[in-house]
Amino acid sequence: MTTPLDLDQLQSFCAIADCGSFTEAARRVNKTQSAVSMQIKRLEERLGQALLSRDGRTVALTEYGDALYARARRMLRINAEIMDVFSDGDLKGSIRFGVPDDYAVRLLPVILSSFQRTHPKIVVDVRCQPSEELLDGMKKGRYDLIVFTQGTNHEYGEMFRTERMFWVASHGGQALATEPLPIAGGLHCCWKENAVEVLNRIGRDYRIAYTSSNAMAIASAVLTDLAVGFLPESALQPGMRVIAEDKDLPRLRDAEIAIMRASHAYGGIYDALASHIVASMGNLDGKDSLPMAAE
Amino acid sequence: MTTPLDLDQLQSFCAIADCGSFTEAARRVNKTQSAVSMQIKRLEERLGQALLSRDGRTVALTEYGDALYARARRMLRINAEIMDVFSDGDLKGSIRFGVPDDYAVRLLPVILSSFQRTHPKIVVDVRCQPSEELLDGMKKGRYDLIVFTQGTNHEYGEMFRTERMFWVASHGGQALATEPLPIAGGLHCCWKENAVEVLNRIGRDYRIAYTSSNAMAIASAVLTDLAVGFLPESALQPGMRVIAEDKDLPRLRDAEIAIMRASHAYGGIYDALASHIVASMGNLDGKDSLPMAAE
DNA sequence: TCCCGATCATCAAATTTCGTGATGGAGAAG
DNA sequence: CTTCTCCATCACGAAATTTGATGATCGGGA
Repeated sequence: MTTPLDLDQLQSFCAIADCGSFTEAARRVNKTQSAVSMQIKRLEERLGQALLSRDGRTVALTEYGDALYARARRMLRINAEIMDVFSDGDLKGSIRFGVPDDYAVRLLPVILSSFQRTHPKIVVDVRCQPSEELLDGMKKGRYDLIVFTQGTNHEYGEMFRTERMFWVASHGGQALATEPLPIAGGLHCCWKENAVEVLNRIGRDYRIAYTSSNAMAIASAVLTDLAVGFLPESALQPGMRVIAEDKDLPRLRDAEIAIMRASHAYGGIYDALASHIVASMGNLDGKDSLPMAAE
Repeated sequence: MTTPLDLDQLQSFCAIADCGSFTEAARRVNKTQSAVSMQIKRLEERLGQALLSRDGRTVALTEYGDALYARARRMLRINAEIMDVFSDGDLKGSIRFGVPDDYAVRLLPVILSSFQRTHPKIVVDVRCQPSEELLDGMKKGRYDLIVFTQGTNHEYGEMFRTERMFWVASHGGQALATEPLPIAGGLHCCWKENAVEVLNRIGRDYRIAYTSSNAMAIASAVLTDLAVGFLPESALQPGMRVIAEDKDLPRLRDAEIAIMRASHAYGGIYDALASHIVASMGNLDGKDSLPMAAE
């Protein structure tokens, strides 16, 4: 036989990878910094490879660390799933949960209702805001757990889904042919940056015709032919026309959806919600995105 | 936080589920029987549910045990995968590996060559035989690890793939229209049973026209219109015509492909090969595979 | 029916493992 | 240059686990 790895070590390892710090990770897993340090030491000894490169201030994953991370995450997800199955609805408490409003409309109702069914005693207090504001609110301690779009903001979070971004216009509308191109998007929307960058690259003139932090407002701006918008796949609505990529406008970068938690929001009800969300809408789950054996 | 489960306990748990015995499981995981017993006790305490029902002689999974087994197996698979990635070809030894010859033809070469690439120091000694004989050879200690088709033989193994079974005939042949229906199959082929049963059910007369333990021979019997055969999806060959189900012949039961190991063949190189096979050709990976409580 | 063999649970002792708090060194910021 | 933060390390003590022995239970064979 060979004794299996220690999930506790892997949890610490993932925590470090997520937040880039031993000290912070230690807080998250309720241990002292030295305990975490030794766990990693043992893990590295066990696997015979350096997993984390400590260059002075910053802690980063090595190639091997990368390969491990993806798999460790999968294991921890399953672990959370098990704990979830066995906590027969006896979990209770409340969670202050934030989500960008474009997701709220479509995906959220089904996800939360099925969660409510399995965890009737957990009250989920939902607030919808743009990602930027969610992150801000998180910093101020107003959320326990948020789903947000990892954009330019270099915030760490556990990524669990990528989403195609599309340029959309109304059916039969003129907006696309207008010069300069009228575009619509959230003011702080982290996708705007990519959209603008893409437009600059192809030298297309544009103007921001409409801005709102409310996704519904953007959608209606598009539907009424006020402007061309850029939306994630799951926010597309009937009546919208997706603009073929490379035809008029180049393809946008995929959006990366991640979960972020307050430092106290680990384990118990928080894991239950997080794993439920990941299981329901995660899409990069299956195999690991990347690396096989390193070099 | 909440400390994750102990993979070591889960390993013992799965071992028990696989072989239906604490004592035997203890041997497999290199522990004493009492250690295993206490591990399960702790695991059950931790999850707050009975996982194994001990009715006198027999040990069986409870409903909760069932739910756990599938997930624990997934975790252990990932664990093996990790160990595999990190054992940089420093694993060495030889494995006596058996596989039914119908699989050997198509899938085996690619699987084994990629295995050879990542584990150059492991010598895989392949022998091809029908499942029945593989099981027999396993009992006699002639194999370390086999892939076989779980049929009527109530042998426990870790199932990792199901395969559609098809009735096949040659293109433009007469065999299908012949009365009684001439069929071809391995003598001890565990699928034959199902095929015959299906024919009896619809009252179709048949005769066994051709029998051989060599899959190639069966295939050529079909191709030369000597008989109608029944083959797994991955043994289909160009020139064969799949008979639409429910038209002339009812659908066959899916074949269940499983891995079985000798009692010493756990850990190290054996895990490496087993996890490679499962990763390469497993198809019921994602969600749970079935637990195989052996009575 | 009675005994034997095998199986699983339990116990206390021994051992191993693990976490803690303190300490030290190294790098970054002021 | 000093100070702060961060990670590694150490020795000690606590906790968890394994062990070997023992007991209880169940089936099979005589």
